[in-house]
Amino acid sequence: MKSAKTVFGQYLKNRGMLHSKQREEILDIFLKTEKHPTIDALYQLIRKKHPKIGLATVYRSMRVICDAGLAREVDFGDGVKRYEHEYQHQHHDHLVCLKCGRVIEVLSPRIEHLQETLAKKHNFTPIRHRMEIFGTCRECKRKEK
Amino acid sequence: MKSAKTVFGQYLKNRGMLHSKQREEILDIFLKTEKHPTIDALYQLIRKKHPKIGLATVYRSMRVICDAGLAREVDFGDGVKRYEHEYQHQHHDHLVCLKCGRVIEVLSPRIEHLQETLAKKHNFTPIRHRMEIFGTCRECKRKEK
DNA sequence: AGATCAGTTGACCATAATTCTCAATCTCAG
DNA sequence: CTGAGATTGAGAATTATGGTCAACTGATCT
Repeated sequence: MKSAKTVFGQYLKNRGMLHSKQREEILDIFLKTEKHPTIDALYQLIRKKHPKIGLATVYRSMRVICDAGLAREVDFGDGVKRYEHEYQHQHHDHLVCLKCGRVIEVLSPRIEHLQETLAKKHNFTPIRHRMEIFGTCRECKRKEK
Repeated sequence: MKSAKTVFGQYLKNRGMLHSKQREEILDIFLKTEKHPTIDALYQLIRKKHPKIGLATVYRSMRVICDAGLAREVDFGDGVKRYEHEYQHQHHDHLVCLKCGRVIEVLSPRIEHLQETLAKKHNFTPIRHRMEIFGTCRECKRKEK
């Protein structure tokens, strides 16, 4: 199985794009994250090591990283783009806590299958999909009492 | 069954809010729409009849209309808020065509039920949820060939 | 009906996320 | 090593949305 970095390198080469230090570094930082960082969160992390890298470059690089199939944009309804790992990660859905912002990733093969069926019924060719449940997580519910 | 306007009137009264002409007119225009208008689309419609009504009022009124349970915010991933009818409309999901922008509303009680189960399994209290499948609709697929 | 007062509006400004511009810089094939 | 072409950094531009505040309006009371 090829590493994420190898995939990225090949993607760039195939497209005649350059393998810049910035892209390499931004990919590195992103791969080390485990949650759903925003552009700004990534930018802050990157700044510590490479204060010269600009915000616009982070935006541009994350787009390339998404196009290469290594990241996926997600949106939890708060008006900010977030990113999560896409390479070697199964598709999953999210339970988003409206109190604390915690995000629980959940797998549901049965829902996935029903979605396929639903699309087929309407002659619709699915490319990607998303499902989020917004509510209150266990911890926040306990605190309320 | 109470009409949407009646519900709105009662909501305003219960909260000590005023029943202004602007709110009435914006609700009227919204109720006549059938798709998923953006704020700007609604503003353009409203302007024709009431050129005095400002954009900020449309934003503010749509929030009130949502709070009153008559509309719901939706997001199709293009960075703009849209609104759809909520009163006397079942919850449904969306098939969003990435080529032509068409949105097909679909019902799936089985998916709804699995979502409930999923939330319960994680001790998560659901408040609302959304599911969108992005892809190519029948018409756009036909054109491709 | 007229006075009153809190809620609302319109016009404009503020903000935040994201993208664009462009001169300077870097990457890489030859 | 060099040149052509891609990329970057800095800051301006854009877009959607929300905030401010003086002027205005709707509902209530008399």
